[in-house]
Amino acid sequence: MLVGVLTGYGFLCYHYPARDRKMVPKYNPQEIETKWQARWEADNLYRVHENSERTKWYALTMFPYTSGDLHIGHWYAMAPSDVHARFKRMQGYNVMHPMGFDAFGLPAENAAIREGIHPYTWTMQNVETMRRQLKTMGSMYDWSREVVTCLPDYYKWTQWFFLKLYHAGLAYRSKSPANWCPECQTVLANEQVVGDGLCERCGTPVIRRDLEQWFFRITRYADELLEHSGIEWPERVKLMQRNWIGKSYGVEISFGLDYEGVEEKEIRVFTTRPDTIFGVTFMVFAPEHPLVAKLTAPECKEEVQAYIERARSQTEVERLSTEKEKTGVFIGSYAVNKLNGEKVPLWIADYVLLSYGTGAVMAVPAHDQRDFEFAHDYGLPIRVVIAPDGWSGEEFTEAYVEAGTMVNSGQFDGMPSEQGKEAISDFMEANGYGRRTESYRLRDWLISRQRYWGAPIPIIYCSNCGTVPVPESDLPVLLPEDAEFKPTGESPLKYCESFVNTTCPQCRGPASRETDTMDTFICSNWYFLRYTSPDYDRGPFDPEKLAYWMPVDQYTGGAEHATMHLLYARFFNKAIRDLGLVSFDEPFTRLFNQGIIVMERQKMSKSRGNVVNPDEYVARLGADTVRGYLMFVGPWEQGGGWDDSGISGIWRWLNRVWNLILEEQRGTDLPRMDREAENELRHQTHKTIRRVTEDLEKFRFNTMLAGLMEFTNYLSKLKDERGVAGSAWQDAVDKLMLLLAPTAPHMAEELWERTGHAYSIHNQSFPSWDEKLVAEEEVTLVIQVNGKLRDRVSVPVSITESEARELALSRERVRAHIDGKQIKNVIYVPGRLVNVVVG
RNA sequence: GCCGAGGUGGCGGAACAGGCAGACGCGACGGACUUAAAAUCCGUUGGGCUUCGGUCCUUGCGGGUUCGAAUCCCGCCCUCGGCACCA
Repeated sequence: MLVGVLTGYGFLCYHYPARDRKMVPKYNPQEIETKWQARWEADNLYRVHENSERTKWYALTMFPYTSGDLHIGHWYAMAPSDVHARFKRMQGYNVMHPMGFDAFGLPAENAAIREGIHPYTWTMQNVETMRRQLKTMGSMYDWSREVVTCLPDYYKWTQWFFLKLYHAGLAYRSKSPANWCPECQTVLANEQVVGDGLCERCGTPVIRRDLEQWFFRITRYADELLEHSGIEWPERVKLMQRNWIGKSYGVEISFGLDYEGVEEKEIRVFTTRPDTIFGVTFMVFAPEHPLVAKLTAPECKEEVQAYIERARSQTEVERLSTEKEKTGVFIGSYAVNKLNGEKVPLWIADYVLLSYGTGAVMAVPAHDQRDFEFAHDYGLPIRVVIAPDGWSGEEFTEAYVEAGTMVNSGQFDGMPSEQGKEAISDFMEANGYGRRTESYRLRDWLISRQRYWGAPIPIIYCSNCGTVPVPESDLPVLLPEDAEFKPTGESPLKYCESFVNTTCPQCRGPASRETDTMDTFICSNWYFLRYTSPDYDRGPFDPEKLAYWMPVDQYTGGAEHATMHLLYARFFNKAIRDLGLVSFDEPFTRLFNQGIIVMERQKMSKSRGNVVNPDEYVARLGADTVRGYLMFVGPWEQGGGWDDSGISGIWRWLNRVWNLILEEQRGTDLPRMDREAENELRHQTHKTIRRVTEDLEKFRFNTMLAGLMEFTNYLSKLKDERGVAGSAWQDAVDKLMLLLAPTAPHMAEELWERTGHAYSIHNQSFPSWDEKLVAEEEVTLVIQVNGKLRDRVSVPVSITESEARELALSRERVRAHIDGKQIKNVIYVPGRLVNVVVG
């Protein structure tokens, strides 16, 4: 698949320009990149410290998972963000641009099972490789701040945060049906179940299992998480988060119950359509609903039990399928609709979810498609209570879910249903039949994983004291080194006696440790806080340094994290804010989502086996070319299919820049640059500075490079025609190097040195432009006849409307189209065009 | 099904407060250099017709608004991403 440039054109061949050019040393990226990377590292050029004299800029790129090697997709995420960070640095900001590794996770453990290598060894070897690869990119990462989440120095504080949340009542343990991946042998959060109920990691259909699990109470922050004001995030991501949280407004309605031996005297249901209350003809419980057992009539027991069993054994794929026929059974009892005193039969059906609302619904088949299908299949009555416009009593063939006029609804008949919603809600609240409430799609975050390679949950179970948190002073709870990795995939911690057996911190009696570890998304909740003071040992971070750097000014990463990492991290930030640990409401002020580089229509990943390794490109063409190419292929937010056929374009361009700047002169006996040519050169230079600056601000790297290429082409032509003498030329070349510095940091540094400037170009200011020099003196006036282009003419910007009209009408090419016709109108757009309308 | 983004030359893509469609680059073709190839440099390159002056067509498809539409409106088709019994 690596076509073209990798298959043996001789890029390493010497080439000297044709004609009578002076020889210049060839551009040798391998040599200069190694040289400058070593120099920058030796000089700690990119090391940053808190500095009150400069405005801080925290440029963060999502850290990679330690899969083993970096692919083009990683570079696509990291190279452009580095360019942006470098640009900010040259603009005078005190830029922190750190890098680290998301190092806990299942693949390490799978490697342990498969290859007998310890997850720690596997992970740290990968960190080595990836760090080395990252360094070849020539990024301005401050490596002294590196964070690796699987090291005890780090996960100690992950555990510490867990305890903080636990004490604040934000971490709790509960038994509930969980998504279980039989392949990975662990539970998954809702966010990690993709498609039609498949495990995000391995694609295995997920099944449901009742397990004791640890949760973080993210739902407590649902409302605040819906609020994105004050952060500059892409609409797309904010929308995804809003949809994921899924807040809806409605009424919780009480239905009457009266059964001997049943304590509960009501069933509560949530509905967003109180206006349809008179259309309720039955009620449906989720099969797992705790009231079902109590309310099932003796004669229905067997059938109900069988149905529940069947529902439980289904995989999520089967259960979630919307094409599936709806099934359910009558449980033999009734509830009372308090508004009209009607008895409605109670059913169970697996289309009702236990985890949403109250786990039971009032069924209004006429006005809800699911209820309609169910009623249709089981012969239950369908009563119209919202009449569509022009309805004359005919039967529905599908549910009518829009607004309409209320009918069959007692005293509310004739009311528009939108108004009826409010009227019925008021009526129910006044009579104690219900109350207005909100419901959320968002569930609490399931954080326990039945795996070894994660931060152990710092909890001890004691037969006397119950659930006891590990005291802070005993942290970290270290992963045992002698755990056994069994091919069955069961958690090694469970069977590791040296780990499990412990003493209770309270009573000193024998006790056992929690063997679940934390979801790796907890590690990534706070890694960016750690970067501010990675060696701090009295807390997860040094509060003063944190106060200087946080929040993150610019975060970049993939949109696939919209409802996972990006939502979790916001929640976590708000939780620790309420604990007084941080003072800001949002961790990431600005977010930019780059697109994904796909290969054979799929995202690159080691597990899919479709990765493209950048190392070979770097070895042949240098990092600067690879960086440039990734930015040039299209808008960063768009991503796209990987195709290396255009990379030679960047290589050739960088070579042209190299030669342009280092060649003394081309040809002889050139006419010298005159005043006019110099003015034009300054004009072009400043126009380019503006364009490049504006594009960099907005992450429009592809057009920024196009602008630099155009400038290069212009300079090259000018050099051929007018020579290189004069201060305007020197200035243009200096500016070109500076503009190039973020994109091609090695080449720019080398050219900077070779042209006699002082080290380092990366400590220079980014050029600024002079509006006066950018202003055009002449513009091209477009002349149309009936909207069709007929002529264009260069005119001074100062041209008046009447001059422009007169000019347009006098042009030869225009006259050919208007002679003999009547001029009906002449449109003039200042400085742009004249459109002559003839009839 | 719902929500979001998008459809422009052979290819990646420029140009959207409505005003020169195709910047920049790749590829292709022709030329220079070379024993030759590669590399490099110079030119041409959306399509049709052309008396070589031009001229007509062209931004997924069909309508519309406008002096003027890739851009705005209406109706379709397709691609990608998210959600999908959330009551």
